[in-house]
Amino acid sequence: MTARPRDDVDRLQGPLSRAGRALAGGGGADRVAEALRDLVADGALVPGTRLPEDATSTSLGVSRNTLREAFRLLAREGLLQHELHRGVSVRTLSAADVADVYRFRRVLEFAAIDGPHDPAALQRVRTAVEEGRAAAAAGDWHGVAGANSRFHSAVVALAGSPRMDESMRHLLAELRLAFAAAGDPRPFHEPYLEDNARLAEHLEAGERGRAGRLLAAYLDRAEAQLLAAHG
Amino acid sequence: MTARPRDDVDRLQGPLSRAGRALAGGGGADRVAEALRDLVADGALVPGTRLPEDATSTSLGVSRNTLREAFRLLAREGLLQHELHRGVSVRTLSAADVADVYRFRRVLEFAAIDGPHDPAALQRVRTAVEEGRAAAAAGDWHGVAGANSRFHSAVVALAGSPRMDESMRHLLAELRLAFAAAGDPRPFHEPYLEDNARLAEHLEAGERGRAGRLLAAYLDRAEAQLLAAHG
DNA sequence: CGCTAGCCAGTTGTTGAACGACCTGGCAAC
DNA sequence: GTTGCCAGGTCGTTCAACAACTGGCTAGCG
Repeated sequence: MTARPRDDVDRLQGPLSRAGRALAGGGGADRVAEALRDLVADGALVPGTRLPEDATSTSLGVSRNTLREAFRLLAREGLLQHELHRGVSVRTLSAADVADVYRFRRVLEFAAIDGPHDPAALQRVRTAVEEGRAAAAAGDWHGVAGANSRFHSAVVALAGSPRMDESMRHLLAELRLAFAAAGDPRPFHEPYLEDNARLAEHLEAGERGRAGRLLAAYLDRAEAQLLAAHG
Repeated sequence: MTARPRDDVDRLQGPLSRAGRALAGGGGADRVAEALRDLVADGALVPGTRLPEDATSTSLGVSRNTLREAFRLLAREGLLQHELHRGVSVRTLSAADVADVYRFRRVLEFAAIDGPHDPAALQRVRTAVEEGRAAAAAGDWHGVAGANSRFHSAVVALAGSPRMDESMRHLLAELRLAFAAAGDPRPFHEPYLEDNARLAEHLEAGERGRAGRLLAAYLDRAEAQLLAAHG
């Protein structure tokens, strides 16, 4: 099932020390957390990977204490799993987790669509659509995934609630975990490029009914697709 | 406006070292966080109070590193404010923060009422009503506040979503901050004891329309009351 | 042969001290 | 009155060390 600990450490040495070089001397707990977040999003850290404090801290070029602070942050976000006296490992999402994330997404996104719309957020919705199209044209499916993430983030931002934005950020971070586990990002994002575009148009036109139906259909399909990959 | 730093430290010495004695030797970052959470909820730590790492760690009887881990957790929860190179202080909620908390509460609680109901959560709704009445009968208004908090926590739990529960926990923690700033908890919780009871009845009877209207009225009034205390 | 108890290596949790970086307030010079 | 500088205090990070805990291995027992 999972590789032996030693193998984990060996396999990690590469991406981690590469990220460590990017951190360039001065540590910074938040920057360490950011680096780990990116590694998870890029799929360099597969769910289930254990991250021994000693090996990880030296690879990243920061002190163990600083790394621990970063671990706490990421554990709070749900990206890492922290077991007492057993260390941290990259979280593995269960099917129930995926379902819960989508349940919450529905609540947040529908609420954002129903309420008054923040114009600035509407602009970012449009921008995300364009970025997604550009990334797709360049064959950058990882970029498409990022644009899709920003798209739905912007949809929630329509509500103008910093706290809802923060929750959505967490949900999307967990989803990146699920996508990383599922492998190739293309089938999970390409089909929805034009759906996003139409959804943006409906939002701009103020046609909330159409927007809602389109969003519901998207969420249902995406969830089913992800759940299938987790079975 | 705020007292001079030295005064803060002196005033803190009491509650903090008392809490430190309760921590009893073995530190534990999570337990430290829990202790600080309680101090904030009890109003022992007024919003705006600064918490110097050195003085606080010695008062609590834990190392500075351990305290810093606890600080990170609480800052994430919004209870403490962390400014770079300026240390942490107990967060002060602005009127906009209070409004945002209630905006999010509406989203979560209405969503929980509308969806399918988890029977176990319904039971906890009932329990919270009883606990609130018992606390009121005993004149324990702080206890009433806690019961009210558990009541609305249970309402959200109807949705059966761990992530929504977690978000609600954060919102309620922030609200405790606002209540602590407002002073006497009685006028903020007593009027709603019977409202909660009726809301519970409506939920049990499956009368979602009535439950929704009652909840909306409650949230509007409570928010206005809290905003008035913050002006 | 199977099983339990206990030991052992490895890892985490916590501590304490140390040093550089940074903010703040006050003083002096212009 | 403003600007610039300086010193005191606090934070951010690192390092080394030890206690506490975990999981697996071994030896002894039935």
